[in-house]
Amino acid sequence: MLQVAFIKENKEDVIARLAKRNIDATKIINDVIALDEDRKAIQTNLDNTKAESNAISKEIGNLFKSGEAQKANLLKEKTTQLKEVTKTLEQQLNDKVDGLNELLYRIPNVPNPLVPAGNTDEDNEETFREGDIPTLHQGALPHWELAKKYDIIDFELGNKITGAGFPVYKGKGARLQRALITYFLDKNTAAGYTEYQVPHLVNEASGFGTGQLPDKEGQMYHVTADNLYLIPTAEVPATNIFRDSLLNESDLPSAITGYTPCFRREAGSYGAHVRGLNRLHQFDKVEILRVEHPDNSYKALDGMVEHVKEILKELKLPYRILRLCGGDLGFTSALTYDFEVFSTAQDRWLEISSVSNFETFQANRLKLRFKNSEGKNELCHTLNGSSLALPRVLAGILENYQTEDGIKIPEVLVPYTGFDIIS
RNA sequence: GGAGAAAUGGCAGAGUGGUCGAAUGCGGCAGUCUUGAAAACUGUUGAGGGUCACACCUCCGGGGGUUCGAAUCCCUCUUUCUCCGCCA
Repeated sequence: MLQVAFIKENKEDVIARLAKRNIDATKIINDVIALDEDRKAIQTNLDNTKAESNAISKEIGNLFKSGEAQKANLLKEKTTQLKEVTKTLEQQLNDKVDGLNELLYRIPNVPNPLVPAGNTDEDNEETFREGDIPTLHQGALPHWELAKKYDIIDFELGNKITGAGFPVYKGKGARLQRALITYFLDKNTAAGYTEYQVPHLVNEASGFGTGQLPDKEGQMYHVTADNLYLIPTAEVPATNIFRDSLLNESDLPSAITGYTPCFRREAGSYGAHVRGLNRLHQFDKVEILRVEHPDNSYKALDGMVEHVKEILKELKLPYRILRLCGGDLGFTSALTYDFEVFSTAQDRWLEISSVSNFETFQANRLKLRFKNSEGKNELCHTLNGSSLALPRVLAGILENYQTEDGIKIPEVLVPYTGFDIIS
């Protein structure tokens, strides 16, 4: 969430930049500022009342000590009154703070100036494209047909065991998936990311820290018996590693990577676009995450983009990079680049990575700060991205690498798979 | 799951009703000394709100209560440790 001080200091700019998300934030911003003024007035009033009763309490203590009990008892009456006042003011203060937070939770992050205006994914700006789209042989198939033909992914079996959106990977399909995970992790650790294995269930505080709660709980599976949530992305546990921390400037940047399964309810999704591996309830993903000094975060974002590019280049998959427009930008992000791989047999682009700078938006909620060179505590910037989301990469490989003889394995993966063709 | 113990500043660890935002040690920072470093010595060193700056308010795991006054007493939740049970 945004900081009130920041909103106050940059009011017009905040409203102007939020307009890129096609929202008129004028009212809510004004309400925030007004509520904060109220809050401050009540706070001051409360502080003064408390100061008065603290002083009297001290006096009472002294009077008892010097044996003037009668005087002390007289003063007690006064503090009883003050206590009533304190109680009322505290209630008022809580109401204001709750009201203020309620508003703040609803304000999305302020887009970076680079974010193009626009409403839908049609307005996203393509910034880069690489890799040749292969010309497929006669009778080329979409990946779900290939999966069946070579018996490497069984969607029906998943239906039986769990339900739609929980595929079962078999034989070389399973091995290819594992190869990809290991390959991605190797690439990430080679680039300086430290590998972590994090929990796949998180508590409420963690869901809140990264912004899934309180609003977007519908996207997560909730284990009610223990009040835990299955993670929709490794971002949640990995970012919460840093919740409530005060780092030294020398600890920055901190870069971590991790593989986890991801669970998403995807309520309301249906149709051809969710066929096969396109959209699942459970999928695997390797995530990269950075905690950066504010001065360095955009450089770091570019670095992450370059890193993901390198992986796709090595895999020799046709892909493009989009700079998300205001209307498509995630709630918590200031600037996001989406990577899409071309699914040749489906003739459409599939999102396989999303790399974002959240600036201080998450750090504010997480209370993730560092001690700067002046000795002051300052919020860190957080960034994360996928490197990469497995199923759609797999779909891309299956479709783009299919030949009449079978599915070739990208060269860089052969050491990991131990075979070079699925036939 | 059962029984018991505990939770204090970056860390370790005192503190059982008022003078405690909290002794002491370590660590950090600054200085003295030194060609430089180490050692030694001296000083300094939590967070949030508030203020031009002070003042002032809040925070001793979370929440609630008793009291004029709570780190300290009571209730409750969470977590950790020890023992027992179960177990990959």
